[in-house]
Amino acid sequence: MEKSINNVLSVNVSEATEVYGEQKKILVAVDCIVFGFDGKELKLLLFKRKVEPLKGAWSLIGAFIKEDMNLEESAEKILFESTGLDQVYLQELKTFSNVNRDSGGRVISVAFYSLIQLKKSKTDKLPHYEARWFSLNKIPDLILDHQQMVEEAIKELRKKGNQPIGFNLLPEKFTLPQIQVLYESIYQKEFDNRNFRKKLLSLGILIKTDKKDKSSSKKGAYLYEFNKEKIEKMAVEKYDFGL
Amino acid sequence: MEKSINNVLSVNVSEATEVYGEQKKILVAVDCIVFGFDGKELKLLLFKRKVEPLKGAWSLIGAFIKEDMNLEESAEKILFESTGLDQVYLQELKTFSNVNRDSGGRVISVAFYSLIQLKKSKTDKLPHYEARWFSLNKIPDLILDHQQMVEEAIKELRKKGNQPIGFNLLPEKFTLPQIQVLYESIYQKEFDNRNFRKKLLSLGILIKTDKKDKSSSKKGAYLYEFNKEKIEKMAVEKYDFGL
DNA sequence: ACAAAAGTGTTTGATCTACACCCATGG
DNA sequence: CCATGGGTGTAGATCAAACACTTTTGT
Repeated sequence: MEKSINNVLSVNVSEATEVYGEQKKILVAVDCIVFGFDGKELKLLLFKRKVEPLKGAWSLIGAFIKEDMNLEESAEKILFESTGLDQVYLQELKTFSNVNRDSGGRVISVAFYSLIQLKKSKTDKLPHYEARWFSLNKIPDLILDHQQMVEEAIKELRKKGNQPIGFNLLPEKFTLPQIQVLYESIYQKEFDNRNFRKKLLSLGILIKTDKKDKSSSKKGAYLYEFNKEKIEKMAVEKYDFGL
Repeated sequence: MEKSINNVLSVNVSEATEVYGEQKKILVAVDCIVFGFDGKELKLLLFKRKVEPLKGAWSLIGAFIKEDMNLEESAEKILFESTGLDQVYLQELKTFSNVNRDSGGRVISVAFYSLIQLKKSKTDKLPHYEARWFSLNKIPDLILDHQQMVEEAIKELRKKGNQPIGFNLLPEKFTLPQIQVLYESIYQKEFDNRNFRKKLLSLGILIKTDKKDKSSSKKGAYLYEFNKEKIEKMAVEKYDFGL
């Protein structure tokens, strides 16, 4: 191995176009793990493959990246094209690069996860493309390493508890019971409602409105909004929201 | 944009080789942010470019990935070849993909960071390759987006405080003052030594030996080891080490 | 009037922070 | 014997967890 040191260094260190020319290029894709919350449950958006091989199998949505776009732009584009949504929250998860991960050839895929509000989304288009929302505990078998991508995304989502995720998964106005259900859905466990409210309100990022949502109880629950300015400011000051 | 939906879906959904064939391939590289701890300070390993363009500028070590290796393997290889080290801790950071990030052509780079013990490393080789260790607050200008990679790596390192990082940066046996200096070096602030020790010891992952290290005081400080089995077990059980 | 969901406080233990002195040793 | 770095404990504040009843209102 010793002998290859110079070899590697010359490759690394020189960036003249002719040197790059000697290198092997590779297909690069993005795959999107799209989570949606419908007010009751966290769901995952999957698409049915329409072509061989693996036709009919469930899969994440993805695409190869083009020469004139970076990864984030590519992910935004494909999300927009597949769901009609733009301005969605998108985060890089990790890169999947095993040599034989894709039976169709050598493809490196960068996984992104995304959080959207299920109601707000005009997801009318979706059925047309054989897409469906799945409960997290009823995810079907997925192609390639997509299962692993989903698992890692869920793990990441749970780790991110200390950021106001709800922001992306909830509508403008929402009730405290709703946000609690969301967190219970993410962590797959129940929280004590008194402690949950106390902690949430103590963060000082919620604004109580005087309206009530009576869609799920006779008494009705107060609607809250996120205090966006405050969240921005806290993010800049590197606050940790411990939820 | 509406019109391209079918286009994208067909690209995504079909993975037959002939379809992949239509896609543009791209150069993919790995760049390694190598941190080392010498017992006093956290340092960053940088390499001097030997060729044009940007000859003489400081840079992270990196290489294009080959067809027969995944990213992790590529990163391990280049680290081994440039530092002589194997079995080092390596973590994917994120992917840098801006279209014009590299003046030599379209290159997507996946950044990895790595933690090593500076003493243990036979870094004798390094000077030969015009490599140098830099204090974190004396990092020179770097090529391309390498500066940004380093910044993100440091941020990540700080976030990872809740994992026993020291494991990778410290020698087999180390003293409590040493590990405190390490953390102070990572977070660039001082900790109260009573509180620091209390917390560290309360994790139950350290084994006190009856030996002392007198290299930095007359009294000498007890040497400790990590309890590797316990750390393994805790990692499996998804423990959080809050440091 | 009752079922169903919303809302509310207190106590207990755990953890975090701030803080100052004695110890062991080599020179 | 003294300078240097290593080692130790406690009190007050803050935070997390456990726990049960009252309120509202549509039917």
